[in-house]
Amino acid sequence: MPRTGMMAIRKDALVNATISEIGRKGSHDVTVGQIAKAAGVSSALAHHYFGSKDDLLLAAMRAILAEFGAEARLQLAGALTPKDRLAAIARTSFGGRNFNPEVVSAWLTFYVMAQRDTQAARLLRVYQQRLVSNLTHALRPLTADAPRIAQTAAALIDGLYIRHALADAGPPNAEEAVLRVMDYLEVALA
Amino acid sequence: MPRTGMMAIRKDALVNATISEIGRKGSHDVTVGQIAKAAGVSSALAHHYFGSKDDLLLAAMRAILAEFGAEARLQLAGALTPKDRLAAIARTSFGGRNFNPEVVSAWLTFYVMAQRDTQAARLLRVYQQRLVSNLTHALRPLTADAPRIAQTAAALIDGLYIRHALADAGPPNAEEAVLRVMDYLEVALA
Amino acid sequence: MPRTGMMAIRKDALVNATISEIGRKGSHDVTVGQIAKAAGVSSALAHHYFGSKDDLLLAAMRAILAEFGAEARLQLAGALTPKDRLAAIARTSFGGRNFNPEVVSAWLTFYVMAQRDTQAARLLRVYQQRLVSNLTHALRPLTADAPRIAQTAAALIDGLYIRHALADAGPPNAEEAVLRVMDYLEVALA
Amino acid sequence: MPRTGMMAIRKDALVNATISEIGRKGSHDVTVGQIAKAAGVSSALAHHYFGSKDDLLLAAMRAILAEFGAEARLQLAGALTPKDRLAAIARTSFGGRNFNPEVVSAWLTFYVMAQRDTQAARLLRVYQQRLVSNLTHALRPLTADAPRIAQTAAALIDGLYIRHALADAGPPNAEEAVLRVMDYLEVALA
DNA sequence: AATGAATGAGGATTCATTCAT
DNA sequence: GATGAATGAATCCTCATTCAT
Repeated sequence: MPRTGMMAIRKDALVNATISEIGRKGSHDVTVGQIAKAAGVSSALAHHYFGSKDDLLLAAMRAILAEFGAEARLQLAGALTPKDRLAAIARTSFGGRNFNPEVVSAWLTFYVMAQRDTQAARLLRVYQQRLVSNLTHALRPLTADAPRIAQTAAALIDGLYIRHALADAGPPNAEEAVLRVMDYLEVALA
Repeated sequence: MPRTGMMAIRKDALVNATISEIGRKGSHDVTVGQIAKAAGVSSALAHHYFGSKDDLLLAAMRAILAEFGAEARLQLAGALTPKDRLAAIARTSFGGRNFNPEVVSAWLTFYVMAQRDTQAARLLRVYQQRLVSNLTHALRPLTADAPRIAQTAAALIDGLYIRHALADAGPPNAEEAVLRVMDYLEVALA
Repeated sequence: MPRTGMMAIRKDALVNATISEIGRKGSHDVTVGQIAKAAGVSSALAHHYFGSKDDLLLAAMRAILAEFGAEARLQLAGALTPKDRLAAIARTSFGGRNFNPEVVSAWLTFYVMAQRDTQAARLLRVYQQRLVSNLTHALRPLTADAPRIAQTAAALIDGLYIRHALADAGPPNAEEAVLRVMDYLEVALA
Repeated sequence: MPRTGMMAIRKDALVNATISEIGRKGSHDVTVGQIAKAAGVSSALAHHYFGSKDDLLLAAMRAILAEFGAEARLQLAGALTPKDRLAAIARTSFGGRNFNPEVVSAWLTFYVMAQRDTQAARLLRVYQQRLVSNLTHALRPLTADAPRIAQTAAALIDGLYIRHALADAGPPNAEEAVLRVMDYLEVALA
């Protein structure tokens, strides 16, 4: 057991525990203690590594955003035509871990957090802009109106995300969400 | 000062104070004490009238939803053509007190609350369905595809709501949001 | 409805409500509000009539003691022989409303109350002495050792009272308790 | 000062503080804060170790019962004849810390607690049965009527306990109480 | 690297009590 | 005679955070 490298392991464990605990409890009222226990460490260690609860929360947010970005790049890399690129973007939003109930919970929580925490707000805005920028980029070859359509599509994605997240029955339906987005793009490009 | 009938007055004051305090603090970590002070009463009275903090929060949510519903009815009443009706619906979402930063904060908070509170979830779903239903109704004379377009439009509205709420600079731009929705409906109906 | 005399009626209702609520909740943590509601009046009225919660509790204690004393006198009046008198005393302790679970609860509560409230302690001591005195009086014709036997019998009665009150199954068995006391007196007098 | 192992020390201190504070205040309305302060720790620590006030109270009860049981075993161990054994049992009830005013207060409090708390009731019943069982065992060699005499003696012990606890003047008189019990046993066995 | 120990600060909630009407 | 209105004070409990080891 190497003494070094524990930091990365622990930090990862804590960040993941944060996300899953927020998912489990469904909101902000997760305690550092719960997170630490879920990560198999003491709450003191969480502070040791992250400094404060808010920092831990922020780290979790960054992790989700990073994962989302990586997934986006991955999907985009395999897409050749503009339309494929658009589909790839839509699929990223509603696919992978990003559409898991626990991550959805985390997103909502972060939206609220952004109301009072500048860093959280900034992080969220980065995400929003990146989504728009990705869409604009993909739309450019297809229309002169790329920016506006991109913004609308981005809002549509966020709205579908929230709506599906709150649906009463069972897990959110990713395929349908993607379909809706593609439908919109189709008519917007017509 | 009538001896009796204070209840209604106090309840109203407390509900309003709840909304504005959530807006001020930007989230759920508002204390009953803060709310009570803002309403000019003791925190004991808040409990006397509402039983618990959660019930007070729920009451605030109901008040917002009721106000939103009333506004929708009002706007709809003055709309004659289908298109006017659609515009009325869009305007309601981004108009009146509903797009005030404090109410936006409250909305976000309620979304989070709905993750763990069944009643809050139910309330939110009622809102979602009503929006879709209003849109469907208005769309019916214009298209055979009313339900699907209505659902997409509803999601778009929610997404724009959140996006604008998070915009970094100044108060959210209601007119532009309405425009975006109408734009979508135009192309969808084309 | 006569306007006068309400005081007596309300006071009675409140005292009875106090006893039954203590019985229902099983202890001291009865609130004035609960008692008042059970009595069909406002808690403000309870204070109006009794001044404070402690005074109301004391009044309830006095009522129980008075009822107990009256019952004792009644039973004693019909007893002719010394032995009958002893049996009457025993029967009083475990009979009538005095052995009802709610009254038992009240007794225990009063014992605790007596630990800190001088008046309650005095009241309880009056009861204890009266019981001993009644027993002594009845025993005098039968033995030269009346005081000592009376004291032991009194303690035995109290002990049986508590033990039966805590018995796990069903309502306390009055007859058996009386039998035990009479058994003791028999052997003590032999 | 060992870093670890504080738990046992603190728990002990808190349990003892609970008993003595109940004794000092004479009843249940002891606050966790008072207890904690008496134990030299913060009230938060009390909750940390015991979870809730009720659990702390229960732990105190268990401690008293355990101490009582240990004392009984000790006394019994040195008693050779049946009569010695009976005397040992009586002495245990009124001896050691068990007859200290503070412990008496605690006992009374527990009786009240048992009215609403199942665990407390169970604990108290265990004590009652153990006392009867000890007495029965000691009486068996002396009489065919052991069970009944044991039950009466047990009730007598409880009654004397309460009566002496309430005596107005000074500390309870243990010797006299023991004498009374032995007197009863003598005549009952005659 | 990691944690048990400990707490200060704060929050929801309860309740006896007061008072104007 | 009676009560709705209102609150101050207290209590239990939670939690992020610190620190010695």
